Amino acid sequence: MSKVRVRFAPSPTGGLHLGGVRTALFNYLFAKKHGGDFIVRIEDTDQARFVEGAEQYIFDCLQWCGIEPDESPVKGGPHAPYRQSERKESYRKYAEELVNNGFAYYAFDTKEELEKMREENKTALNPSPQYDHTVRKKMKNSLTLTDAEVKDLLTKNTAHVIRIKMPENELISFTDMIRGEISFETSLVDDKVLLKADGMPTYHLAVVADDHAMEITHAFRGEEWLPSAPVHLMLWKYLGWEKEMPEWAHLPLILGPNGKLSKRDGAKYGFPVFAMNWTDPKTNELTAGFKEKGFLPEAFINLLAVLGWNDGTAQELYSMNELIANFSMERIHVAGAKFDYEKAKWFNHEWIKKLNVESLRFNVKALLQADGIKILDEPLLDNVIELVKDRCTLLPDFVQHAGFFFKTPEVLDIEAVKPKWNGEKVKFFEEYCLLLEGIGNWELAEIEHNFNTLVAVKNIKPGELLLPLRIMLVGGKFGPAAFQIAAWIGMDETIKRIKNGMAQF
RNA sequence: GCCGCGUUGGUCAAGGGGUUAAGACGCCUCCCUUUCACGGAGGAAUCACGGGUUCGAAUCCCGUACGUGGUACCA
Repeated sequence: MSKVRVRFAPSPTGGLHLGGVRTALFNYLFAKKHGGDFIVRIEDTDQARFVEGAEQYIFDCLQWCGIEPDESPVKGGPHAPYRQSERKESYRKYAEELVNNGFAYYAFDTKEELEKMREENKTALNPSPQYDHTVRKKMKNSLTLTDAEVKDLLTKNTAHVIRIKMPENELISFTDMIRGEISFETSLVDDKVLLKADGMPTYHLAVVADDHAMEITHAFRGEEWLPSAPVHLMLWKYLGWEKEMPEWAHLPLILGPNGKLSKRDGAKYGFPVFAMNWTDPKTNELTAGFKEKGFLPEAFINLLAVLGWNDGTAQELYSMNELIANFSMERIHVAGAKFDYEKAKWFNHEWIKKLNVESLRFNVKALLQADGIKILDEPLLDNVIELVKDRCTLLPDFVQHAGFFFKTPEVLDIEAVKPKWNGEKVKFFEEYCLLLEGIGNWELAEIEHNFNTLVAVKNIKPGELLLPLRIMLVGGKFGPAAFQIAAWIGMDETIKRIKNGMAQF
């Protein structure tokens, strides 16, 4: 087998949803597993839907995920250019070659004529008639027109497309790496447009031409492409490249809570659907991304990888390298998988627990600073991260669980204390403050010891006092051991927070 | 409508003729923890339906239902 070369071919129409990233990931994993190349090329032939900025966004997302292309429009490579719009000329050549060999034809039908055809052939049983072998004999194309007429129309630059001429009665089949043998009746497939009136290719011509030009050995894409596979198969054959045709695999769909996952599901159900935030420049509509929501890229690719794939063991947590080592196309599921945000969060939680302080520090610090917290004591930050990471599911959770180590809580959960607050407790804390001030060596054991001694003297249940102390120190009913917090924030700050709390209760 | 692809707990899933039908998320109970988590122990919950084939079917075959994708000069 020649060197493995796979490609991810997104179209820059805005946003990179879960399915898109997973397709890129699976392509990447397969390439790396086999020591091959991962190529990213841009399908930007649909000018009507092209969205400014989307291409850069795609690269940003891939980079965040750690999916680095070996060849791309940005990086270049031996098969440049990697933008379809820059390869325009070659497509026309192939399309005309197909016409000359009788595998395709010029079609001059106007939009109105096509609509008319569809309208006339439309029945209750067949709501969307195709431009296929049953109607092509009645349309305005190089099959029905004389050579002279065709030549005349062409020289006058009459708007036209080139359509593939699907065989009338053939059974065409191929082996999908995931699904096994799949076959289609060619008579049921329509004469797809290959070259549009603006000279740009459709996806059908472009994938085949580009996969061939870029020497792609394995073509993996979403399941939504399965129905057009026969067109691509015929093209490989008609262009005389049958022997070089890549192996195919059609990846299962990722579904939302109700049917296929749409970007609106995010807003509707409260979870991100894109890798990174995407603001549509046309509508200004923002679709939330996993990155901004506080997901780690490690967790994101992990959860995506096991959505529709597993290695047959009970393992669920994989690093990128482990994924590469264990990945296999054959173990991808055939059925679509419903995306479960709860499980997605679990993956992130696991990865936060798994990652060391060095890997977390940058993100946590940025989050705290964004919240107006100044980090003056870096070693303390590291200790705090280690101490609280078990209770953080999403990165922003660190603001709640680490913030109070650096900043006096602004709002206290007064209601949790007030009902049982009394003079006895006030007295206790006043005396406790005095004791704290006398501690020469400010450390956990001393702080706790003084507390326990005083509690015993006053004959109050420790729990009655521990909760108020906690609220004073952190603001709410959460966080690590209260005395640990006191030890780290220092004597002055501890006493300050106790007094501040007493004033509010 | 037609064509393609699917269907194991609520979700992700292992298993592919004989299993008490793994495991994970979520949910519930308990333990640990003078908070919240982490951790630990347990629990409820599944082979879409109907026919075959077979001594035996979640597993193989055929139907049906349901889901999903396609049916564009979008990808």
